[in-house]
Amino acid sequence: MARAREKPVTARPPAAGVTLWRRIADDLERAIAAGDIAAGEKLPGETEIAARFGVNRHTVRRAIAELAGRGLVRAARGSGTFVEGGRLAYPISARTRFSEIVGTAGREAGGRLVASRLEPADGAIARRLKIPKGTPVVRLDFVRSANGVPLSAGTTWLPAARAPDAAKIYEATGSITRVLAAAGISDYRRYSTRVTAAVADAIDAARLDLSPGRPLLVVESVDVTPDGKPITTSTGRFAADRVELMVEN
Amino acid sequence: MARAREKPVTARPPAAGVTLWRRIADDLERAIAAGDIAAGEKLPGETEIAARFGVNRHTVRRAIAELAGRGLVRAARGSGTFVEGGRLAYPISARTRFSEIVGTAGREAGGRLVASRLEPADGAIARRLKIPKGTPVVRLDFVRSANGVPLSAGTTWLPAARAPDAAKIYEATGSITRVLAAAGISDYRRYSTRVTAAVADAIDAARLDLSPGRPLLVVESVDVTPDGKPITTSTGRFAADRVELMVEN
DNA sequence: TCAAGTTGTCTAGTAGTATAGACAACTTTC
DNA sequence: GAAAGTTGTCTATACTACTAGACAACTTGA
Repeated sequence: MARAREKPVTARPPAAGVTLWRRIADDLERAIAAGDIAAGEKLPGETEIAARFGVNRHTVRRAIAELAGRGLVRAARGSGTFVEGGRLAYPISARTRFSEIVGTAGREAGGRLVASRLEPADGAIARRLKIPKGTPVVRLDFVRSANGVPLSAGTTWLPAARAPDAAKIYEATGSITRVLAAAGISDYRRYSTRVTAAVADAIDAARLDLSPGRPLLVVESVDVTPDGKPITTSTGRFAADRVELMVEN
Repeated sequence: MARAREKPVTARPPAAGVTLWRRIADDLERAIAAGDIAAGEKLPGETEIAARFGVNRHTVRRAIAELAGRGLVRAARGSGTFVEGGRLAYPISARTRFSEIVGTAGREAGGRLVASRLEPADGAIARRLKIPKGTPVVRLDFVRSANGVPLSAGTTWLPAARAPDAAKIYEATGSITRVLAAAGISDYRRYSTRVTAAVADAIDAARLDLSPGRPLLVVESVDVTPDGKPITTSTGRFAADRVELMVEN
């Protein structure tokens, strides 16, 4: 909405396969994520939003229904539509542990293993882990959440030879640190982090309980043991509406 | 495509305001951005893609037309559809200079000042620069490009008292380093960087020559002088299709 | 208590999306 | 050179999105 104030988003460019209601829902969600409308505050009325976007009120209703369906807002007949529940600040440092970050923010860390398998490392994973292409790696696909709200969907690969029981341990504990400890690796640190952004496709949308097309932070990282040898590489896809990355120099 | 292989994206969840063709276009773009299909390589044929997604070939054609319209692919009748172009690796370190990064990648750095003005620092900017709210700051809105392709649209704020001629010098040189040198500040470094993601709205789409809805990396940063005092703060919006951020620990 | 404002529901018509089939124009392979 | 494969174009139909209008049910403020 802050941007809408400086230039009306009603100046709609040609449709790019995204319905009007979806665009309005995204804009409202964006305003909420930006803190323009805080939790507990009321959205403008349907007729006002319709006027701002230059669309029919029904279209706005469709957008709000979407947000309500996602638990971002709650509509009350006669009163208005109210915003429910902020972004977690996620520091990227040499020693970043999900459960610590979430715990520090006063939320309860959770997650689940979606899938796991032993597979040969393809070119990209092999390069990241500095192993020959085709080397067996354990692949863990998981979703991480805070207070039950999914924050990221990710995949971690680690050399099977170094952590053959990775999947079983991760399924039981949900912790890479535990997986590595069981493999005799008590210390590791972040070596590199590569950040890009994407929009959620159908799979991520389902895993992260997002609408397709919502922005994601895509974080590819490599962790090394004290001798500098890569021990894991991961790709995490964070819901940008729920998480922001912090880099401290 | 790698994802399509492991679980069919044809398992479509309920439509969430995003057309099929858009979803397919996004999936193809994602595969391209992930390097699954490198520049110069050929996409699978329309009939194959249609079979994979369980949609009509025309729907695939619509998706490919979208990607072609954005210059990501080029279709050749009889031959197939080919991938064009790469992302610039953009390191985030204490001493990051746009022109150096672009030059190192063998591209020619460019850019233009879109707007500039003297304004009172609002709450957020004041906090970032550790100055009283309302203190006059110079605001510079600019677009940066490599080889003429826009990479980021951004805004930099700096205390007017320290660099009163900032706008004039930036307009002439396109360099913050030059602006600060003229103000007698020969050394500064990155203090903090905060990364999130968004989708391009109409304004950024126009400035970055993107389709609205494309993913952006949003980078908020603060630079300090050797005495630790904030000297500039910036917000940059990078086209995620063209730039990836690198964090070295 | 009443008026104004707000969300909720119903009916109806038009434009865009998705599907389907067919054929044309071109490239690649044998 | 012929067959197979690939993109390009045309016509047609069914479904969804978007618009419009109207009224119901509820809340809020004077």
